[in-house]
Amino acid sequence: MARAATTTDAFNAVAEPRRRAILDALVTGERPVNALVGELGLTQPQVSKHLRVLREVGAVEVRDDGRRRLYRLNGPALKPIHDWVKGYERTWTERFERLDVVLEDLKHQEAAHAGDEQRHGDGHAPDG
Amino acid sequence: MARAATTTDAFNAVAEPRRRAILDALVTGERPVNALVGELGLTQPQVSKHLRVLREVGAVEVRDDGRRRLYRLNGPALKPIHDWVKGYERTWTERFERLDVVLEDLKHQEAAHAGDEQRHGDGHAPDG
DNA sequence: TTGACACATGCCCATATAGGTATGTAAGTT
DNA sequence: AACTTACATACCTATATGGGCATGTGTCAA
Repeated sequence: MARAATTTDAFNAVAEPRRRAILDALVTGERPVNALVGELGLTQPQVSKHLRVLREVGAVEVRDDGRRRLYRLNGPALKPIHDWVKGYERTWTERFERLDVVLEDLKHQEAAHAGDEQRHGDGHAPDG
Repeated sequence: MARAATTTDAFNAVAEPRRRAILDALVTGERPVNALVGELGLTQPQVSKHLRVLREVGAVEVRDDGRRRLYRLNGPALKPIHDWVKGYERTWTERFERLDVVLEDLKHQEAAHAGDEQRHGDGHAPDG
């Protein structure tokens, strides 16, 4: 089986750096394809294709304006991603960095002597 | 050109639902491969392969324990994703839902009558 | 040593990709 | 109508994927 289609969901859609760049560019406001082509230094077909993917997952919406097509961001489509990663936020903001290790430690300490937490310095990675 | 490798970065790695499921399972604590196999209902090779990808992007770390290999979560690897989507958070939490439209409106209002900012609760589109 | 157990990999393959290039379509201009 | 501008698509291709299945490697048990 091949990888899931990029249009499967927002996760797959934004896995592409250029697609994220396009969304980032649209944060400022709606824009015609040509503007994105210039700003991102991509070819027109490239931008159109990426926009199509983003459109299929609902990350952007279009609006016709003469012979131009104004694309605008539709943030809510990215909420699932935010909701998911949010669950891992504390992993780097709090001292939860070694949650499992800490839990293991607690278990051992509890079993050994319930009241002496002097040993910690296990080889922990030097920053991430 | 094909799609970027799944091991390119966290974005590509977590585009796979099963990979996210694995990470979610590891939030509780480190676990041997077999446990994940049972919890997620996947085959052993599947889990091993997914874990490899997650390992290559730093989302998980391994620890040998006899003939088992205990995998544990390494949240910080997901920070880039969080940092990125965070920029879109207001898109659905605030009344920014129609940012561009609002901006357009403001421009028109500014042109019409410049001086009346009493009404805020602009009707959020009842669309879907 | 032999065997069971826990994982990691190798191999095969159908599938979807992303880029390049060319072309199709619609709208504005002269 | 002819031409240009602004996009969208079609077609082609190398590449990486993820699943199934078999097998290799290292560890504990008998």
